[in-house]
Amino acid sequence: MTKGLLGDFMNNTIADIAKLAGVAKSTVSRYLNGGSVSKNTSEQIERVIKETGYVPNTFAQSLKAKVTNIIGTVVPRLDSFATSQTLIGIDDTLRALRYQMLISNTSQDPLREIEAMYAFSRQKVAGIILLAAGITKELLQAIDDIRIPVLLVGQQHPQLYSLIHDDYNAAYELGKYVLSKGHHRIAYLGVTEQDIAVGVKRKSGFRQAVQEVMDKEHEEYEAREENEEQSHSLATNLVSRYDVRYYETSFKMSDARQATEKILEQFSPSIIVCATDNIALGVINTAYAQGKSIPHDLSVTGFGNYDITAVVHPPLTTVEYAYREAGNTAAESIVRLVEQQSVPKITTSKCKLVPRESVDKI
Amino acid sequence: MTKGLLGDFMNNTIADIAKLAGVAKSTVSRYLNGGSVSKNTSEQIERVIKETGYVPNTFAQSLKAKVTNIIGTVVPRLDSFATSQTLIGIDDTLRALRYQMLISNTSQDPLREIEAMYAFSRQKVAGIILLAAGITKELLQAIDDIRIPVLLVGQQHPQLYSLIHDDYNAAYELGKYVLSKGHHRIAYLGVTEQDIAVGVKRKSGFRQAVQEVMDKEHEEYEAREENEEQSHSLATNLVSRYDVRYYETSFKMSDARQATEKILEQFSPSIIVCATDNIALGVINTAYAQGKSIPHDLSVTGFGNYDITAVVHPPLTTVEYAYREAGNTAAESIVRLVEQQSVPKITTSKCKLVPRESVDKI
DNA sequence: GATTCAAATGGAACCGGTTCCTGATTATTA
DNA sequence: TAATAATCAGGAACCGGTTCCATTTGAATC
Repeated sequence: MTKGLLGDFMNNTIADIAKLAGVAKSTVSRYLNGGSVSKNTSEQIERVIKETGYVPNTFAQSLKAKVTNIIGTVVPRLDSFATSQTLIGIDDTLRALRYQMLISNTSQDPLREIEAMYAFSRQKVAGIILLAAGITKELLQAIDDIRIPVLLVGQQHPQLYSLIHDDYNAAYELGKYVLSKGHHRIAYLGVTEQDIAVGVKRKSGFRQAVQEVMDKEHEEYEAREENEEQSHSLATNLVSRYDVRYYETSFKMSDARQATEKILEQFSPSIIVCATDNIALGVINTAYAQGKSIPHDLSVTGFGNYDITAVVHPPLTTVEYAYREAGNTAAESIVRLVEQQSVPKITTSKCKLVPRESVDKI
Repeated sequence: MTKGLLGDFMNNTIADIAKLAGVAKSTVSRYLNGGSVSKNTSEQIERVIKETGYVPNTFAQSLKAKVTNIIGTVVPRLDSFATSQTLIGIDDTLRALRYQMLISNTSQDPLREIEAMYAFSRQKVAGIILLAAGITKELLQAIDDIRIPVLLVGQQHPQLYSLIHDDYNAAYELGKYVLSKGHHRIAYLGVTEQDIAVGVKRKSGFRQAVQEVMDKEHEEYEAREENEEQSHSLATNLVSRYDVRYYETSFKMSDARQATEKILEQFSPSIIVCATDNIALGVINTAYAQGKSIPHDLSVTGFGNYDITAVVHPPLTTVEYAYREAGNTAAESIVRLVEQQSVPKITTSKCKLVPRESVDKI
């Protein structure tokens, strides 16, 4: 940005450079793109480019190339910890790979999601990373239409490349942990099963953990029973030692609050296991409003390890998702897809249980 | 997206359309851009475009036009409540105005901020919204170089258009409120003065509130003194009824925790007024760690009204910034600038005190 | 019916690159 | 030294739009 070129900053074309260097446009282009140019001319051109601060016009390049080095990222919302962390991960890696990230927010509107896909295709992005809320037929159609590599993050579909979080196992681990703390009256507060990752996988992982523990106790009981030659009827009694009920709410904290009121009214669990941290925060809030102490009167767990969960009182037991790393991986994968390299159909990103103080030992 | 065009989805050019409609390229272009075209030909062209699903190539358009309808937004970080809310506001309004938003994250690196500006200029964005952390000479140079309208958000500078939050008045109101609650031993925990908005304005607004109250009490005292004809020496005693000390930390919660430890060690204030919610959360955390109850043993206030401040325990007294509305306004302003309409050099976005339970009455 | 003027249309140049093709140099090999 | 190959450079076409200019068409005016 020296004085000399301020006047026509970024306004000279390859033709200008060619003229100044005393060569043809094509030679300059070859110089820039690594074709065969003699050492002499190279130096000539290099000097002129340095002097003028010449930068090629992206549009002219893309017009010819028909593709850009831009990766589009479609996100359902911007104001979420998961989204922003993932975006940061994507951005960092794309930058390192010399790609650019373009973000499109859909505000959780499936229609805007579709629009965003077509819009990206019009802009000739090289690939699209889709943090999808759900997968509709129209979305699949759009993905099919645009003929651009697409990587799904956080959801999966047989026809698509995807990166998923290991929700099932995470929920399984969490379930084991909760049960190991001695809880028997358990409320699981989840979300709609339309959301595969959050609604289905977390619930079924948790359910599996409960099932296994129940089965094991049942076996032990039967073994003992055989030894002691007692009546069989007590077996059902043992099973009923556990009372696990499943509830559903939305992702909104306010809905979680209402749901909690209903749960506490109908059922008095020793713990509420929530499908997201946000829901857990709603639960905590309601519990406090009702004068309950956490975890003494009620234990709570979340999912996601949002920043705040460490600083609320009490710190929330939750599951940590490696969002940023997932973003890194997503970026790598989409670039591989764009560059026609092989990518596994499904990549799994690990999760980690974060035990804190919101779960009491009973 | 009917069957017929799936094969060559988005691959026909204006020349194809012209041929199919039996007219010249220029006529189709005129049709698309509102030139004079007869009703007959219009219908002809319209039909063909519908059938083929033709969409103009953005690059070819921009190559000629030399400008896009893209507004670049430079943000210091993605994982902040303020940023995401502002982005949502910007996005909504730009969408309504038929502009597109492009986000560039700088991870609080001033160098990347500069790079982003030049990168945007290369991409021929129509305008740039800059959520700047600070304003360096190099940044000003970049803004000058690129010759593109720039709108500063959250900071101000005599040479630039800017949208600022009313930090000074917000802090002033907060100060009045805190004092009205009877606090005398007050710690103000701020940040570096390099940050004008957060470091300087909030502090000086608060200081002003304290000063005014002190002056007023002083006057009343003097008036009473005159009546009662007491000795003058007590006046200084009156002033010293207030002990307000100013501390500094970073934006990080961990640093805030350390700072709090030091404050509680050296000084035992009845309240800590924090320059951001994040800092306040750090304070709360430390207070709890030391077994203190909030607000009974220590009152705390924040700045920003982050989502979580409503659900932490106790709910935090803070100042609400209209980030989303500010985003809306920013979008409107930058579009006005782009379209060469007049815009005030400085726009102020209002703030609102949100009293909650983290401040005790003494 | 001739004249005038506006609307409608086609043709060509242009935006700023990339790439193919051809011809001129230079280097290598027989 | 002549023949062949490899390197280098220029010219022109092309990517897909927009826009200027010239020409044609049609309606309105006299």
